[in-house]
Amino acid sequence: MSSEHDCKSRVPTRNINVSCTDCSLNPICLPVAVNDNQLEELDNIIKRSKPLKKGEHLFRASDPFASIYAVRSGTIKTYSVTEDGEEQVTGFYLPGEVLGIDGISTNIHSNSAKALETAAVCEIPFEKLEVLSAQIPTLQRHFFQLMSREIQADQQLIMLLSKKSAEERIASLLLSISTRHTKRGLSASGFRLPMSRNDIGNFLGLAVETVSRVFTRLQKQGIIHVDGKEVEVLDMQGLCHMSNGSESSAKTA
Amino acid sequence: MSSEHDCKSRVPTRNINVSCTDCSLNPICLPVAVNDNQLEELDNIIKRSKPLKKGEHLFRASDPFASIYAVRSGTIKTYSVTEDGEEQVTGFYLPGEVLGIDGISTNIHSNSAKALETAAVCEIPFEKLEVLSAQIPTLQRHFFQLMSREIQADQQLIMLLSKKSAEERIASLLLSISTRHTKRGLSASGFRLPMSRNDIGNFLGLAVETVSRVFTRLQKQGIIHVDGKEVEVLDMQGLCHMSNGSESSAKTA
DNA sequence: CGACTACTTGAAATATTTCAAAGTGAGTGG
DNA sequence: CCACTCACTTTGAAATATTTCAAGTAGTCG
Repeated sequence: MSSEHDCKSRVPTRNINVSCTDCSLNPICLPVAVNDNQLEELDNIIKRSKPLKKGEHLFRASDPFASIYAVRSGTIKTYSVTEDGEEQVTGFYLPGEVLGIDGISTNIHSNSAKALETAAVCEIPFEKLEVLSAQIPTLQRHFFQLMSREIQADQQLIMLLSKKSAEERIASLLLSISTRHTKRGLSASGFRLPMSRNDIGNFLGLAVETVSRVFTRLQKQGIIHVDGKEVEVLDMQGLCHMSNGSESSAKTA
Repeated sequence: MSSEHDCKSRVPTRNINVSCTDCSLNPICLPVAVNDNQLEELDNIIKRSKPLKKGEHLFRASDPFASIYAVRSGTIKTYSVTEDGEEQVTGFYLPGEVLGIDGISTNIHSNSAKALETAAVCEIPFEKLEVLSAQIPTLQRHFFQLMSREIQADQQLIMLLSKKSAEERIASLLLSISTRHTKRGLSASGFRLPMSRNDIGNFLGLAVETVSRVFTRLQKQGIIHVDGKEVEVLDMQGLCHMSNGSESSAKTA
């Protein structure tokens, strides 16, 4: 299963207990906010205990909030459950991304977080981080930034949900994933979707069937090639066009 | 224009330069986070210079980010503009609520903020607030909470946009406004919508016409009484029901 | 008062959903 | 190793909610 995706697993995260110093994700993760001495302090408060198996929860909505988490490998989805019991996927978190910031206000998580595949995370106890933040201005600021970025991501999603068509939504998601891959030094054009069609649909506010149909449509238009979860972007520009409402359909003006 | 709405303007905010101590909003605004001595410090960094006329901007997307703002009176809407020039309303801010947190990550506002009616705001320079936050742990925490609450508000909107029908959306908005009124000690059942149907539709991801139709439908069902921007909730329970997808239509099971 | 913008209402058009069914793939156990 | 099951995905056809287009009404401001 993993042998045929060698090209994707370039990131050397074999060792569970690597310190931030040695972690290949440090240029995009919390460490960017601190200098070498401070990194050690940060390192000291981080717990690296939790490798999750597919389907396991990192935390659940209504759990007390104690830590935030940085994804080291794998993918985590967050979701909440509506009053009437429906699930709403609120985000997908890839390596280097931080989740769990929800719940700071209430001290209780408002989302659940579940591993979509085997995943390793770094746990950062929030109280300790708060103390450290007060001491390290750059860290405080970085933390503010993290939250602010979360807000911006949410607002982009809001825009997407309220203004974009099914095609535009899917295109946007693909681009988002592509971009985030690039940040880790991975291919922008070829990647594996870690989530199911169902999760995609749920996240984007579309029925599963619609997701499926859009994928086939995009493929017929020669913009992407899909094989199950494996995606190859053939026409990046076309995809960009499509993602921000390029009139009706693929007029390469 | 303002004479016939006397019942709504119970909040004594006549004086532009009241300090936080005297502001009737202090139990729901930033001051909740600090003790009396600290309040003075907080007070000192707050600028109360800006009374905005209807239609005026508090800040615009791409403005450098320097301050956050607490609404003192009136209503502010925030919005951003998509790549293709369309406006997306991202929030409505009522008295006691804080806006402008967007832009912390980039140091540039990602939204514009515009007064929907004459509005007074308190400006809180962010750098000074940062310094003060580092000194006053409760303030730092409160600030985290503010951001986190913003995230939660966004996530609720996401849920709404991706799962709810037009009726449910409108019902949710009405309830949200009602709740926020209550926090200020105002009537839960009778209020004036400060925004246009257009803004409502834009915010909720609906066409103006749909908004209009839903209002009339809700009125025919006896759940609300609408007269222009004036809304009276006649059946609060029914409205709640409706807001979280009570099956098809108003089955008071 | 006239011009404008905001709001309402109706009818037709449309994108997406829902329902239904069949295809695919992975994992299990004999 | 094959067969079987279960979950996921794809595809088609009908149903539906919302949008779009169009027109009329009402309230507002100069």
